[in-house]
Amino acid sequence: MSKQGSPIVDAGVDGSGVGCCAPLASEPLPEREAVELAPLFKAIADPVRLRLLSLIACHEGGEACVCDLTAAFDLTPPTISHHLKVLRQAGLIGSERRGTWVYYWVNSGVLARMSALIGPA
Amino acid sequence: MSKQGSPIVDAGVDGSGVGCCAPLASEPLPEREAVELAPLFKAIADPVRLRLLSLIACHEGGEACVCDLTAAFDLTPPTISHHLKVLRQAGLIGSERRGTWVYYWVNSGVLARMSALIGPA
DNA sequence: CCGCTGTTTCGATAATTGTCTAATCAAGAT
DNA sequence: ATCTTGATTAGACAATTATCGAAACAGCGG
Repeated sequence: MSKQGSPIVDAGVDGSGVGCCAPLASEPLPEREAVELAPLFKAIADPVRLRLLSLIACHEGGEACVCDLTAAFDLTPPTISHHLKVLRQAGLIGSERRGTWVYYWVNSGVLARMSALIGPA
Repeated sequence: MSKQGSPIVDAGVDGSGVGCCAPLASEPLPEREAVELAPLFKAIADPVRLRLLSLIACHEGGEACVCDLTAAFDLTPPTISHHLKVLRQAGLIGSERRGTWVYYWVNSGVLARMSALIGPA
């Protein structure tokens, strides 16, 4: 599958996959929205993935290569790769191969929308 | 267990269970914090629980009784009760029995802290 | 006291998930 | 071409979870 040139993409990309939503406390969240949003929170509902997200976001240039990330955990590369895939498929991060290494960055728009949903109205 | 008088409590209550944390993007999230935070996101990483939270938050007086909540879903009472328990054990909601009915409310401080963590630095 | 209604607990089952090892793919270097 | 290093995919397994039906618990009104 997806075998073209550049950015490897799974979900909203620019973040537009989730178009929505008044803050939780302002009106009852419709089922359809809930079904779309829950997977986003599920994606960050893991200690490893929270740390990955943070590591990527803090890394200089806003990008980190997998080798940087793997080194920070006591887990095998396939496991890290699995977690990165979960984050990417949720649309929270993007990735691109440049030569030998694969770089990841955070789609901060998606995180911002999640924050606004649960945050103070 | 826990059989006393009033508010049924499992976690932070006032929200102080999670004391922490600079925004994700400002510095790498330490493992310890990640381990504490992940369950909070896991608690809301479910369409039913997201809607429950929203329904409770929107309900007049900031409180809702279980019968109000059960009616909004196509699920059995035990299942709703299970999801409420998950939210309560995470510290996201509180509950109290008053006569025949049990009322639930949202601990908005906890949600606010989660929002600040993933939100714009 | 007895039954009624609202809520939770118990026990079971099917589905999901985190992790690993082994194997595969991609890009460079010899 | 072949080898080496970085990264992902495939397959397996243990642990967790969402859901249900049945049973138990808690108040209230006869």
